[in-house]
Amino acid sequence: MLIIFQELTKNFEQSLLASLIKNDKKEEFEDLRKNLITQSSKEEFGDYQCNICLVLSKIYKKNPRDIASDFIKKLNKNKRILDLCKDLEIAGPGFINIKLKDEILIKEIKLNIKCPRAGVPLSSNNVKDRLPDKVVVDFSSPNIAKEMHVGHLRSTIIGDSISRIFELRGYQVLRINHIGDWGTQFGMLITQLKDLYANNLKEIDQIKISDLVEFYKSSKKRFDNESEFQERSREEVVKLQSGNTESTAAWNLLCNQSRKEFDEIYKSLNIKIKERGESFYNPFLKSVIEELDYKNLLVEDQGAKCVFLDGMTNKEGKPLPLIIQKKDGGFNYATTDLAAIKYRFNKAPDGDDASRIIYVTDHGQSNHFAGVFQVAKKANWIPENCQVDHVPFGLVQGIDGKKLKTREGDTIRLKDLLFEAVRRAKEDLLERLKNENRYETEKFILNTSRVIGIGAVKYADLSQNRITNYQFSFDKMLSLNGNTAPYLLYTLVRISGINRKNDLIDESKHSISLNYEHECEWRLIRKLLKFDEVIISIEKDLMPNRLCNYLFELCQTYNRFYDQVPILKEEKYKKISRLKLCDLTEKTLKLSLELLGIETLERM
RNA sequence: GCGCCUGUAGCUCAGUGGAUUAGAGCACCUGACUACGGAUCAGGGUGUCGGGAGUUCGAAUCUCUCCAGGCGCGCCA
Repeated sequence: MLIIFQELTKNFEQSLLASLIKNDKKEEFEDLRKNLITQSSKEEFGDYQCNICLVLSKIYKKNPRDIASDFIKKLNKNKRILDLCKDLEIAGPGFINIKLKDEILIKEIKLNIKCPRAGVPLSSNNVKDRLPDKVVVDFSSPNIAKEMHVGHLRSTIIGDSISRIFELRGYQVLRINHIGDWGTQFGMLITQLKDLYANNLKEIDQIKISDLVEFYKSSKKRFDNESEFQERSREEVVKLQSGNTESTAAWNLLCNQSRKEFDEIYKSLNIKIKERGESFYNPFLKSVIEELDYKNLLVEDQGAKCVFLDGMTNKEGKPLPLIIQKKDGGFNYATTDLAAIKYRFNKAPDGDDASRIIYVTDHGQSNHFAGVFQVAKKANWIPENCQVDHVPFGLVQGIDGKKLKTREGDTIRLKDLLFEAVRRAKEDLLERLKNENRYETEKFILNTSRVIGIGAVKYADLSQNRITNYQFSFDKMLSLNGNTAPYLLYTLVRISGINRKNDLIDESKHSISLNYEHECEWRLIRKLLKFDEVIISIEKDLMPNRLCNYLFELCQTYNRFYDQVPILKEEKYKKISRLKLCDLTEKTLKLSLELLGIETLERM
């Protein structure tokens, strides 16, 4: 309904401008046109509302209801408004309620039935003869030689969903896995590797990732306790950075081992992402320093090269530096992140030519990104009309409200967590089959529990406002009622059930007239037509939980419709009208779940 | 100490400056199956929106301040 909303806004703006000119207040227009029309705060008020008359009453020093009445008179002379609106009504102190005509809503429904994106428009930059804008989404980002844990789960799921939403809108999306494949920790890892495998680098092909995690711990322990080991580790970093063949081979082995494990997780989560780790930016680090120095932003402090940040202080109240080059000459993550910003905004072939970069990391890195973005702005590395966003998210907590850990106090491995979700989903399913005396094949059982288990984990995470900490509970996410993945999936199963039993031949090719009278039908129609506005709001604010809220409301609205309105038993034309609503609900649901990265089922 | 974030019903949370009544879900109680999958639907009631002040015609929402909690704070990422 976005197009109608825009058209209404345009026509209201014309009337507003005319009114302002008449009252000699034209200069207020730019301010007042913002949010001129909004969605109704409550369903019973209509489709949209306009609150401008209360603001005008202060400017004109007149009664707001009188202003509203004049405003409506003017609008009623506008042919387009008359075409779209059933009536314009003054309410309360001077609000204008806008109710759209039934035939306009039906027309929109018909358009959405035909539209593969269920009414979501392509972004305005999507024009012929030009590539659409490119958005870089930087998410997931596990570290080499460490196993993925729940912390990576949120980044991965949220980043994937944001990527899918931009893809639907027609942007070019570059999903980047900025994995931790470089840095000082490799000194100790490679040194340990060499100690244990006595320079025979071929043997370590046999190492499995769980060994590698132990291996990380043991080398960290040695690094912390043995000064001789520490010294050799530092030398190893230098060797690696200078491209020593043996060190590079060891590094590659470590990376490949980890990569296998990551890919397994991404496969089970159905995540597509391009690996481009920190090491990718190594050739560009030097020029970051040089350019900052050239622009007089670089300050040497205690041997390190820094840029001091505005508005941020350290424990002593002194300005906080962003360290770009350590006193030993090494680079750190700020350097890499700056090089990455430069590269991503640069034109091809030496860059990605992005127009927006989105970072999905935990909230703990907010300060870091604020610093990096500030320096990038100072250095003029963020081009005009381009945008960087940090999308922070809170901790994953256990049911006790503390950071999620195993009973032994260890970090929970993502692999184990996903396995457990699927295992519980299967247990529930088997129990249900038994109670209902149903028989299903092993293949059905495996697939259904996989879709429900993984879907539940994803949905539980995405349906929360990402800013707040999130309480992880298998029982809640797998619950069959409430705002959960199983409830949504069940709604789809009900629609599939109708389609299976429907013996009416599809006559959609003929132009049929749709007719609605029941309150539940109109509620469903209005809910279906809000889909595009939800997607647009997520594109702006990067809050996938709004899609989940919408989906849950859509399912509730559909289930009421399903409960109170017979479909298959009706006479032909009513039946067709109602089946069309089922079709569009199904399409919107499937598309939305796809945007959340959740698979769907016909039966469950 | 400083910075960022959070504080809304018993619990978990939505809430995009606007309408006498601030919304969901869970949990609890009562109804509705000769049905298109009842994994559903209908009804039932809770709130000093952490406290205080300010801006405004109007504040859960914006500003300030205080309180509580989380995270971060110089060469790890």
